[in-house]
Amino acid sequence: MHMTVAIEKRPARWSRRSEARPGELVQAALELFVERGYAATRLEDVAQRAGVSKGTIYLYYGSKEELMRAAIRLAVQPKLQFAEEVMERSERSTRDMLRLIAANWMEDNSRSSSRGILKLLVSECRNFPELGHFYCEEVMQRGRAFWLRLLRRGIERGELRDIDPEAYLAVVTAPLTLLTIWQHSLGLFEKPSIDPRVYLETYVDMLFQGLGKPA
Amino acid sequence: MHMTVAIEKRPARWSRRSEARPGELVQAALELFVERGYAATRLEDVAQRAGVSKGTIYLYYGSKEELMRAAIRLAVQPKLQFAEEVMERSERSTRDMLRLIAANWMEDNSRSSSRGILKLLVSECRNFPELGHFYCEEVMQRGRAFWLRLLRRGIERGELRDIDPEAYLAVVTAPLTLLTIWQHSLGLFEKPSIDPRVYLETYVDMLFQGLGKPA
Amino acid sequence: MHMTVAIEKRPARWSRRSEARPGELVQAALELFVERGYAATRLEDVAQRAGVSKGTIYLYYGSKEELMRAAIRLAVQPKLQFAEEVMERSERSTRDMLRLIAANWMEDNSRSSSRGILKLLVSECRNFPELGHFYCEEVMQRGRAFWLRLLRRGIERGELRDIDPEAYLAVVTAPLTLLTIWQHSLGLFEKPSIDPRVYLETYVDMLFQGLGKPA
Amino acid sequence: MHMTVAIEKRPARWSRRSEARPGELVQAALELFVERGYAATRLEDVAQRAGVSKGTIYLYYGSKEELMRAAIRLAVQPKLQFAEEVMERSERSTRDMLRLIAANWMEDNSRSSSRGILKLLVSECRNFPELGHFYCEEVMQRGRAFWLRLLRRGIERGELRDIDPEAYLAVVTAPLTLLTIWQHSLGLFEKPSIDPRVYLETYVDMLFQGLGKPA
DNA sequence: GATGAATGAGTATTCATTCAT
DNA sequence: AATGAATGAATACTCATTCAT
Repeated sequence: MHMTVAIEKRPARWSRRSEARPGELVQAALELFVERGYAATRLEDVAQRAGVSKGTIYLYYGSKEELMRAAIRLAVQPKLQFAEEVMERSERSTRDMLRLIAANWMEDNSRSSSRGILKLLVSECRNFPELGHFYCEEVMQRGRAFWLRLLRRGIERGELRDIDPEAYLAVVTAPLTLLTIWQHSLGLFEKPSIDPRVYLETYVDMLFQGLGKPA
Repeated sequence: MHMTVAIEKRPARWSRRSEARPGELVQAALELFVERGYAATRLEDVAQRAGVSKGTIYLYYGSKEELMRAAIRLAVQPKLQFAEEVMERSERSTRDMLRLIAANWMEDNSRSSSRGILKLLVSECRNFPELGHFYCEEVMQRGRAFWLRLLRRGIERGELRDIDPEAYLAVVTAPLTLLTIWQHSLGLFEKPSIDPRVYLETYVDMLFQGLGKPA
Repeated sequence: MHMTVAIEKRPARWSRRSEARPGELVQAALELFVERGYAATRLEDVAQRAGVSKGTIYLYYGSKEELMRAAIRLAVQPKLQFAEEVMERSERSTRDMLRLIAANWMEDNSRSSSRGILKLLVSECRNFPELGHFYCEEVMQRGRAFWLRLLRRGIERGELRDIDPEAYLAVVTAPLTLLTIWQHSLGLFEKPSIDPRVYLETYVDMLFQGLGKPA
Repeated sequence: MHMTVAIEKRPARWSRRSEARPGELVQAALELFVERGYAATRLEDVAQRAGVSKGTIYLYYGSKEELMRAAIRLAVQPKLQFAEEVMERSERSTRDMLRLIAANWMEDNSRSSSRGILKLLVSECRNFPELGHFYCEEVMQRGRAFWLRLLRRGIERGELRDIDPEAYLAVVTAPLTLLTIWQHSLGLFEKPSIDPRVYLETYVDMLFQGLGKPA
């Protein structure tokens, strides 16, 4: 009951005033928040990068905090959509679907819109606990659901071992999650920088075959 | 009359303990920097948590930045030591060594000394590039060397498949790395919070056997 | 009801007058720097005297130091102009020209623009050596040139003894220089305070006739 | 009546606690106050130059301000003594006495004890008005008395023109006063720096003969 | 007496926010 | 709507002063 309603329209809590217009503002804000963190980002720099004046920000967002929330909301949305699409192509093998996910992950991560929200959330969630809750409940929950379905389906189809999907979930997704964070932080300083293509191939490979020599 | 009272006990505004101070300061600083990030941490709070006054910080560290550097250097040291110790017990199987590492990882991550430096570095490395370089070159390099030896040894001993250690390195270590970051950030908001014990067991398991059903 | 009242007149916390600001700021700064010295002058007081808030200063000057430099540069300019003008009226006798200079000196010294820079420079030149060099090279050099011309011209015209102009320069100008400094410092405490008019007349008189009884 | 008493013992107002002992402290303080001014001088630097610790200063002086007062008092004393001595040798010509004074002035000015008090007073008198009053009333008054006697004596002896001593006083002494200030301030930056020997000879010369050509 | 670690009030500077234009 | 000058609360840092040793 509630769920149906909830999906139809969720208005409050993340107020939706002027969602679409200042896309450039939100975009600029996201980039800078990801790069520097919330406190170290000056609204003046956001304004400059968006090509407007400082005051203009306040025509659309009531405060710096609200701007960050809007930026995060915007960046999070694409992530919420891909999973379902993949699931439709259910005729594919689990391994192929994993490859698909990995490829999308990579592409998505380098697309500007969602660049580094995860790094931002990691950095700021303790200063803005509602953001932490929002992300865990709204975004990760859906991710969890998707991955659980994927794992269960793989087991059912006899493509995966008979593992406990709940327990494996976190470990299985960890390399993808870390890559997302890493590419916007320490990954920028690694000398032989990680090649995401190789990383993701290796990931799928390892996931399926493990490291152990089959007895 | 008044005098007598006044003389009896004054609460001793401070005491002299020059040797212990730097450690306490750095400890308090590390905790707050990890929790709030560099910019959002006020030196006054650091001082308060360390039980001293604002000015005292400057007796030991020239600036907020220097304090953070010191905190990071200090927190990083223990990390640099464990790996070698494990390597000594070379009679063990690769799987046992992995378990050992995982167990230590967990313990170490909750020990105060190194709490969340990695989260801190992820958050701040773009604002303090030299910290990024420092960590990648000093700390991660050693970690890489250790893991490469471990993988190669496993292959030589016939315990691991004939994989490319260089390529697998990042993926293999990713779940451990992520856990470290996660426990100090979004992990605090996950509703069924991750049980590190289960996580690490699953990790070792997955690493060795993979998910795929052996043909 | 309340609203009506509220709308009627709000005292307009500030108004926009970007062109006038720097001048007012520099003026206020100069007055206070001369009065109290650089270190003892609080920017808040400067702001208050200029009728703006603390932050406004930083819209025009990057730092307290830069503000002082600007103040000094501004105050120094008028000084650099008068000398040449006097020199034009070259038909006058040396004694008349001296009177003219003395009169201008007095007037100039009480005009707001140049109030007490010399006292400020005396006080601060050792803390800001470049200011010392700047003043000696830019301002005093021109002053020297002017006085040398004046003395040489006087000798040529047979109005002055055959003195060594280079040697006399410093001594001849000393009473004027001192007066400038004095009026902004100890002169304020002298009980029978110096009457600049009398002082300058006496100066010209002494300069020409000396104290000695002509043999 | 009052005067007699006043000369015998003047105890309060310039408290005399521990006048003699920490001569090095006062000496160091004087040097630094003259060089940097009151506000810009850190007690730590004073302590260091005197070879003691910061806390030691407070064993002898209750505050930074009191230290400066003590330093000024100390530096002023020698000045108060010379004049009378000169006056004793009353058989000399006015010109010779002037030369004596000038020579002493120069020497005194480079002696450490009195180095630059005048510059210090010029710089700080408006922040410490009692210092301004003290100097004007105690020190300058005596100086004035001495110079007045000298001028009157010269006139009486027929060595000087029949000038108004009161009016000439300030102008006559100005070059000496300025030299004292100058040598501790802008004089340090003048490119062909003033040679005090030449300056003082020229001074005496100018004083007696003036610049004007005798008709 | 002497020390220097510790204190905390004070100040320069930054930056989110407001508002006259 | 948009601007950017102006504001002032917030914070890093300094330094006179205190006091346990």
